Amino acid sequence: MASKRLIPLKKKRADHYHHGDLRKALLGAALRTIQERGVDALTLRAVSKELGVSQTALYRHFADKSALLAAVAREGFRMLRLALIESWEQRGRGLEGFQAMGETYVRFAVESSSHYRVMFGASLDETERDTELETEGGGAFQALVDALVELQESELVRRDNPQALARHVWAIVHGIAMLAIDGRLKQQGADVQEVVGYSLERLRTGILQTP
Amino acid sequence: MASKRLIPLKKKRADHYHHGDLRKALLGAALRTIQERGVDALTLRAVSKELGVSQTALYRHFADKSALLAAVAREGFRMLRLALIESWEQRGRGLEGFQAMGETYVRFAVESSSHYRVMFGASLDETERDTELETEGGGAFQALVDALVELQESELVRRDNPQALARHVWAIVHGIAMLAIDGRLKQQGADVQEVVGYSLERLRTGILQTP
DNA sequence: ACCTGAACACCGTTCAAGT
DNA sequence: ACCTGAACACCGTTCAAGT
Repeated sequence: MASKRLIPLKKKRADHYHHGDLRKALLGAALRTIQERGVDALTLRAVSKELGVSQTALYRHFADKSALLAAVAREGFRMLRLALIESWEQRGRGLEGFQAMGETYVRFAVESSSHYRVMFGASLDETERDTELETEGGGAFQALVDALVELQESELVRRDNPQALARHVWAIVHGIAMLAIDGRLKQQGADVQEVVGYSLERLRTGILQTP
Repeated sequence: MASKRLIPLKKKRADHYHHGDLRKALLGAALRTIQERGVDALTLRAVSKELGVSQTALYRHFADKSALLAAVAREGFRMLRLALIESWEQRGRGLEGFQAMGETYVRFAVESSSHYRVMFGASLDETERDTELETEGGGAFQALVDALVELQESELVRRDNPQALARHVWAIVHGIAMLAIDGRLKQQGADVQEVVGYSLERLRTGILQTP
């Protein structure tokens, strides 16, 4: 994961007490805890202790716990967006690339279920959801819109409002992801990727009886 | 607003100390708190105080906070199921009744967003989700399956596995509900019920370009 | 500017004890 | 059987103080 600082520092002064980038370390530790033990297991005290820093050092970089969670969610949307775009391009775009995006979306949600839950959880402030998340969340959504526009140009998909189409598609993959995470698919003895396959087929041709 | 402190000491029967049905009262108070101020505002201490009962009385009726939340979620699925069935029957079944179910589903989620979040949240134990919720959650799902089977018998919907069809439909309405609750529809200037209308149309006929 | 230690105002939960 | 009071082991957050 190549990551560069937004603002180039003048120098790499050793004026940080313990960390070159405590913010990033906090984010990483929070993400790992959530992944491994769930959101409820995330306490600021534990994260701080893990990094060998006092409980209150965190407040230099995040307004509060909710802000840390918002950053975690934001990072999740970034990862999701990148994964979606990669699938789309790697599987040669078109309807097949589109299918791959759907599979990737659900796989991401299932493999990072706790993280995914934070991305859509209630843990975030109203304002945070409107500002921080709008950008990254909107980015992942835009990947879908872009793909759909391309499919429309290839005359593969009906020329409805791309945003409306994207909402429809997003709803399907998100819904399947939630069913899978909640364990309802396993409970019904259904395989996740088979469910994705079926739903994407119905997405294409609808559910009405064809005479 | 609750400024009455002490409850008149002895009155009523010696049957129950304070409540005819403390369990029900706890559930109701929890539900109301969640609706009005969100899940995070729900504390066992506040609920107990509101009912004029000690903090620990609750443990006679629920194993822990998570069990209380599971009961709240369960109640939510019950309400949802009843609302869905009512819409279906009141709008004369068929494709129109089906449309009404979709609208009702999303309306329920939007109007009871905090409650809805609990129903799909991570706050619940694995075991609780498998047992308590399987019944009621499965019931709401079954309402969808039943409607689809009827539509199949009327030769309106293709004769695929009804469970698979129901998962597909459920995914769509749930996805729209989440988008709406997260404020992403408003952010895009979209009206919720219009989005539902469009998605149900696409659900019927698919998204492929028809030549 | 960045971090700490101690303190505050909460939590959920346990448990011996009361009726 | 049902409920209480006190206590325990935690939380997130604030703030004066240190470097």
